[in-house]
Amino acid sequence: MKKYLVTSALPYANGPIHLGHLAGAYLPADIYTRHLKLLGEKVIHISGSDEHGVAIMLNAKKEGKNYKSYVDYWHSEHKKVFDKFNVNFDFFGQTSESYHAEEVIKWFDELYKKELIEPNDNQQLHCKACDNHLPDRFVEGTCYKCGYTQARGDECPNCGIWIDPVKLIEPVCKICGSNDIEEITVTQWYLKLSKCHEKYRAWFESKKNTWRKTVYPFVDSLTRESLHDRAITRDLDWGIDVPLPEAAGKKLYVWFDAPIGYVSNTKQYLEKIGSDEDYLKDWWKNDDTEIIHFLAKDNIIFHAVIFPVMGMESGRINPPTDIPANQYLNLEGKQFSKSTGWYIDIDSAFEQFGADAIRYYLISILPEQSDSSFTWRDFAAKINGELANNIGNLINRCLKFAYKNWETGLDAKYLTGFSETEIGKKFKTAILEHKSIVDGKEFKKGIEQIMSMGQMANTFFSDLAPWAQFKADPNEAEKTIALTSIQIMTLGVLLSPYVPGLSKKILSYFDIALTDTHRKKIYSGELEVFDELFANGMKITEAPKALVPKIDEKIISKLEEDLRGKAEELDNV
RNA sequence: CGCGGGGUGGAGCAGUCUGGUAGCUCGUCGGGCUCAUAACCCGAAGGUCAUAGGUUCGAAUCCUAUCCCCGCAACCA
Repeated sequence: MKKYLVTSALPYANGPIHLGHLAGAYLPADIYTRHLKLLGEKVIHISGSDEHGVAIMLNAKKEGKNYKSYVDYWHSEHKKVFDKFNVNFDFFGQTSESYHAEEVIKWFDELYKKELIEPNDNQQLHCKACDNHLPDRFVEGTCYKCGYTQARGDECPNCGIWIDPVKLIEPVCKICGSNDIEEITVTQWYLKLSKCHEKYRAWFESKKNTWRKTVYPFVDSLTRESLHDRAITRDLDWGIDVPLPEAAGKKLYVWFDAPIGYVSNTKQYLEKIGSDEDYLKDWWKNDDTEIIHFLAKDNIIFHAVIFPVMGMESGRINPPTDIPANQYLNLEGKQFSKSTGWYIDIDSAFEQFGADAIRYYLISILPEQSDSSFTWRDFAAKINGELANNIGNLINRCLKFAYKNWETGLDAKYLTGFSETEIGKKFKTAILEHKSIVDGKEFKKGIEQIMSMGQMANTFFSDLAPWAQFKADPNEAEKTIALTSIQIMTLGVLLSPYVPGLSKKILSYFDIALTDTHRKKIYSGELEVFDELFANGMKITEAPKALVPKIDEKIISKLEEDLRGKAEELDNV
């Protein structure tokens, strides 16, 4: 039986997550998982906090916290945000837990045995003042090629060359600002990716026609010629110990351990639910499992190159089936940036508008092909013009009418045979299209498809004009209302992966409890199910109120002002 | 000559792989309706598809060159 392992990028436990993160990875992963679950597929959605690395150490020190309590704090903060926005994980773990280290060591041992991990000496910069090693962006200096004074340790922003940090002229420590920097020789262990090039390419090239065009060509250009070995150890005191006696005191590089978190968290999940399945044999190493990594473009290299190689070569897991990476979501055209005040407080946005409105808007502008922009004005336009006017108002106009005139319920004879009607057939076609769109992981297009079904329902309703029918022949009106109600219930089910809260609210208007089987049938277009569902008629449980509140123009203007004001304030400092 | 992505009616986007009358949502304009959240339905206007060449019976789509925007992405997580 086919299975799906859905992962979303492990959020780094070093600060708040913003709307860009939600749109980049978590929302698409959540929608896809819900989609598959609705269809009755066997799927688990795994993520967790990524809790090692230098950046975490620096910030924990700055705040005077020990590392573990620092990452625990951010872990729980992230969890709260995901809960608020109805992003569901089957398991959301932590890489600082011991179960994770156990798994990572197994990978290291396998790779070491195959001679794919070897020591090597190299020259590095070291800051005497703060006693930190200074890789890439932790050091700045004058470019030895063009003379630009703010070249970073990895790349010169002016002339674009790759910088060897040891050659930088007048290097300055970015951590403490000191220029008391020495060059030292250190031994690090390297993952010998260069040995895996051929095997890697054989696998990678099989993805040519299925991976997104923002992913394949990029990875292709980076890996066509060769793969570079990478150091996977660091001289730090926070991380997983390198399991070699001669590497005492060294830790594994955060990027080596982090993605393995998907695997260790799966193991932990299966244990938690008391499953007798094996996390490797039944899931990660199962040829019937589709492995799908959701993430944003900054994570492509690791998930598309290094992690697959680690999995294949260690023999512990299969390489991924797909990596539907998104581009970036910007804010009014510029990148989110906490330090310049260019961001939206995710909690207050939630308080003000709720999860569904924000989910809906983010989905409608998902950066699936190119960077996209969150703007408050567009947010209001989309919520008001689409979600409120199309879906919200449809439900309101129909169900209110139903509640008012047929308080004791609608007769079963009008509620059956939907699948045979013209509108029923149109709905079925649209549902099948929707399914194949979402199977293809095109979520923006998916929600557009549902909106167009909302329009179909509105047209159906307007064309038959039940308010006029009611005066001439109430039975005709009852039939129209019954058929429209069925369309509304269908929309309620179809919306559930996207806006679960709204979906639930819509379905609560019907005095019919849907089982998973019912949902599955509706979601996959088997609309005959309504004949059985409504065999005893159906009643609207309460008079609907404005389901999707409109967003006031004044509130939007205020939010825009606040954003600009906050940014200017910080700009002047 | 670093790499990748993008440049399509007023705005935001799809279509480009597999050439064949240029599509969607919003906005605008005109009409209809009054059940509904000043909503909904119908119709219309509006684009030489960044630019210049080329291939072809035919190019938004393929090829070549140029310009503009975004990002940095193989030791920033």
